[in-house]
Amino acid sequence: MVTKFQSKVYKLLSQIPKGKVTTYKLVADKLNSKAYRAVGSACNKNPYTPKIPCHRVVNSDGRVGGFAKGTGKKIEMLKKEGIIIVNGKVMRLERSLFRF
DNA sequence: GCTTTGACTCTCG
DNA sequence: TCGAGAGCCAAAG
Repeated sequence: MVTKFQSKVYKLLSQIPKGKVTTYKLVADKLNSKAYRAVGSACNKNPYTPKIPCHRVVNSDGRVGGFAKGTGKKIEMLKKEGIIIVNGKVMRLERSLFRF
């Protein structure tokens, strides 16, 4: 089931271009909410796997956070898109950060 | 319908 | 600088 909240999250995530990332905080803020955790949960469910780039969402401090298929996998994908990650953290986050 | 849980964030010691 | 604790919202049990 896809709730209204989740739909909003997915829509936002689908706007993220390749090579860019965003944070859970930004997404929640965009929805006028503080449900950072809910955003993460929504991504975890992610019914539109190929459609929604949930791997482009990281923590506010640049940490990769988690990933349903394993954090390592998430890092690999991001690196492939041009995002530099070291020690599980996104380098130059401000530069790679996508602002809605 | 209340309680638990989580891919989070912020503050304090 | 780093780790622990509290606070937050929404979804699932």
